[in-house]
Amino acid sequence: MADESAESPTTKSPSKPMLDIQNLSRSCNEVLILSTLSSGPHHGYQLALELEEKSRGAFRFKHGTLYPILHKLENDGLIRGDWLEEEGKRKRKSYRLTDAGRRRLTRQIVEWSEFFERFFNIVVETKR
Amino acid sequence: MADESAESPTTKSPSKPMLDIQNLSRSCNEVLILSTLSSGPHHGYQLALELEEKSRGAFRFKHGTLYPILHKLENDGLIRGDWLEEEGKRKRKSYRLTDAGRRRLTRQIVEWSEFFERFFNIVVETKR
DNA sequence: TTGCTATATATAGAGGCGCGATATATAGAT
DNA sequence: ATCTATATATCGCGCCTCTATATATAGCAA
Repeated sequence: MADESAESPTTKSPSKPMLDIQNLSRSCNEVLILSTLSSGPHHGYQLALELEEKSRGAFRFKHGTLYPILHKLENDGLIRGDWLEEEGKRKRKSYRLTDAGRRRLTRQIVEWSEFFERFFNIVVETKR
Repeated sequence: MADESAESPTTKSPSKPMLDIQNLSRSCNEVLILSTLSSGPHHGYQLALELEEKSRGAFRFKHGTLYPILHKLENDGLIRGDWLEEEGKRKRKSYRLTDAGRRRLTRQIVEWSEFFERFFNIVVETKR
C-alpha cells in the first residue's frame, strides 16, 4: 500500500527519487504488466503469453506470480478487471488500465530510466 | 550452496543467459559490489559509502544487507576478505575480487544489458 | 572520565514476494 | 474417453532485504 497519494499528482517534481533495490522485482513485474495493458485490454493468460513472446522468452510469468499481482494491482486501483463471457469461449477476466495506472506507469518508467542510468554509470565506469 | 558450478564456465553459449526477474534485487546488489571491488580492494563500510556517493544517494546499502551479502560472496568464492590490523585504526576486513568474481561480473553485466534491452523494448514500445 | 559520534563488523527476527504445487473448469483435438 | 491448451485461483515454502540490536575502538568534547 502506502502509495504516492501524499504528493501532488499534477505538479509532479521530476527530482523525486528512485526505485529502491529491494523492490526491483515487484516493480519490474508491475511495469511489464501495466505497459502491456497500455496498448489495450488483456486477460491474464494472454498477458503472460504476449510478454513471453515480445521478450523472446525472457520474461515468463508463472501463474502463481501473475494472478496475485493482478489482484493486487486491481485492489490498488491501477487496473480494472471485467469478466467476459462469450459463446464458445472460457470465461475470462479482461483487464485494462485506469487513469491511476497510466500515471503510475509514466512515473515508473522515469524511475527505471534513472535507475539504469546510475546503475550503468557505476558498473561500466568501474569495469572499463 | 548451489551455485553454477554445474555449467561449464568456459563454453558458455551467449544466447541463453538472462537474469530472472525474481533475482533482480539480489543480482543488482551483487553487481554493484563486484563492480566496486573491480577497481581495487575495499572493506565493507567503505563499499557502502562509495556506492552511495557514486550513485548520488541512490544506492544505499544497509548494514543488515551488506554484510550477509559479503559473507555469501566470499563463501561462493567470488571475493576474498583479509583482516587488516593497522596501528591506530580499527581492524577491517579488506575484500578483493577473485578470478571467479571477475568472470561473474563480466557475465552479470551481459545479462543486465540484455535485461535492459528487452525491458525497454517492451516498455517504450507500448508506451510510445 | 564520561559520553557522543563515526568507523567497522556481525547476526537474529520480521516481513514481503515470487514460485512450485495443486485445484478447478472448459474447449478442442485424438 | 483422454489429453492438451486455455483460463483463473490460492496455499505454503524459501529466499532476500530491512530493522534492530550487539560488539568494539578511535577521536573529540564536556
